[in-house]
Formats: sequence, C-alpha cells, structure tokens
Amino acid sequence: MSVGHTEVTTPEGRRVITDPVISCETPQDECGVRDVLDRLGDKWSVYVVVELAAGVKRFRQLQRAVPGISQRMLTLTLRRLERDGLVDRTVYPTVPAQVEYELTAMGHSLTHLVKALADWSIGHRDAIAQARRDWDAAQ
Amino acid sequence: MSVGHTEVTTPEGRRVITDPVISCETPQDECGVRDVLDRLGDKWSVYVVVELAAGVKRFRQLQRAVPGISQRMLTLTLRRLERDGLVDRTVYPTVPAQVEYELTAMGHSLTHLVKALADWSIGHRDAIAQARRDWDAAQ
DNA sequence: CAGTATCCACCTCGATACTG
DNA sequence: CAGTATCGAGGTGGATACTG
Repeated sequence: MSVGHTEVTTPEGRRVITDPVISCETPQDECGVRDVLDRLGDKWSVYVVVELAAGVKRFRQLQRAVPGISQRMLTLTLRRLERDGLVDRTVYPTVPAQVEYELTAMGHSLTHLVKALADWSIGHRDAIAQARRDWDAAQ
Repeated sequence: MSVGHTEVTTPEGRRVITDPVISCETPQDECGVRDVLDRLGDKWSVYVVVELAAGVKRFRQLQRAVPGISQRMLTLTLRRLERDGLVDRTVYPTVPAQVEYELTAMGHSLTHLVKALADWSIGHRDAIAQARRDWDAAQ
C-alpha cells in the first residue's frame, strides 16, 4: 500500500490528480486502514480509549465515565479493543469479581491521535455546526 | 467541555482515576466529538478526504480513485462532507455536467489528522492482525 | 461487580434502474 | 458525466432480564 499521488498538468494548465492517493494491492481489505477506522468509527471506542488513556480503570468506573454507554456496549467495545491488542484485561479472582482495563503500549500510541482528533473536534465544532445550519437553510 | 482527568491515590497506594476524562455539560451531543467521528467513522469519508487532500477532483475521478464505492455512497459521502463545511462543490454548466470537489480550509486542516491516522494504521496493521489471531486462538 | 443472552428498532450500505 | 429513486439485506446498538 502507498500513500501518495501523481499530479499532472493538463494542456489547459490546470493541475489535476490522476492516481488514487491510497492505493492497495487488495482493495477488499482496504490496506488495513479500515481496521483502525472501524474501531474509531464505532460509537464508543474513542471514549473508552480516552478514558483509559488517563490510567487503569475498572468496568463500572468506565461505565460511569462514559455517559450513556450500556453494559452490553461497554463489554463489546472492550472486547474488540482487547482483541485488537489495544487494551489489556486483568481479572482479580475476588468476590465480587474485579476486572481492570488498561491500554497496551500500542493503545497508548493511538491515544495521541485520538486526543488530537478530540481537540480538532472541539476546536471546530462551532464552525461545523454553523456550516450545517447554512447548508440546511440553503436547501 | 473539558479534556483532562483527576488522579487520586487510594489508601492502598494505588493511583486511580475518578473523573471522566471527557466531560460534557450535555452528554447527549457528546461535546461535538461525535460530529467529527461520525464523518470519520462512516465507510468512505476518510478515503474521499484523502483523495481530495491531493487536489481538486471530479465526481467520476473520485469514484475511480476510491475502489469499491458506489455512485450512491459517493454522492451521500460528498453531500455530508459538504454539509459539514469540509468540502466545496462547484458545478460547471456544461453538457454533460461537470462538477468539481475540493477541500475547504477546514477540510484541509482535518487532512493532517486523517493522514496521521492512515500512517498509524499502516504502521500497526501487522501488529493488530497478529493480536487478533492470538486472541481468536485463545478463545 | 462484571458480565451474558435475547429481542428488536434503526440505519447504513449495496444493487439496480432511471434522469437531465 | 453526475447524479436521484427505490428496495432490501445486514449489521449496530439499546432495552431488558438474568448469572457467577
């Protein structure tokens, strides 16, 4: 896979792009970019990752920290993150059960990007909201 | 909204996090972070943004550049990006019609994050794939 | 506390056909 | 070329109830 592009100058002098910027040998797997985006794209992963970025947390602690997430979705989200090697799960055989979640090294390396995304998000939320109002009004 | 956290040291000497890292006055709108993530999370937006990051492109050009995208999804994706103020659409009243798409300034500012994400993705795809194999084998 | 199981509403997306 | 319209399959996520 490659990330790059080819610029061509037309006879009219306009610069246009001819080649795909992301090109894959196997378009089906989409170069593994989807692997990450699927995790970032689902409804809760980013919030869970951001919470865990601050440190180790238990299941209930996470559920309180992420407003609105259901038990089912927190479980699913954590399992997927664990499967992808982004989160470690530690079970303490106490009664009642106690389980700690923490980011792996790979999970932490993703954190910087996620935070940058959150910051961009917050910085542009008003502009986006305004753009939407304008667009909707124009329709 | 705030991005931050509060560390507390327990009587046992363990550091734990008590407060949500992302806290919103209105949990419903999720601080506008979802506004961005929804766009990044859908199946095609990132690819379209990456293609447009390289320069102006027409509809068909985009469709060729993004393997597998249907006419319908390209239209929907572009409309949503346009509505969010990330993409500009210019119609030339020729026959047949010709429409050019390009990133707005805001769209370009998102590009850096998207590229960073794509790079991270590519850099960790093997590690993630391996983690998944391990996890699946353990089940 | 930390889950699992089930059911269901919704929404996204793909395929297909048609239009200016 | 650049769309729109319609249909239908599949997947995501919420509510609820139950368990070790």
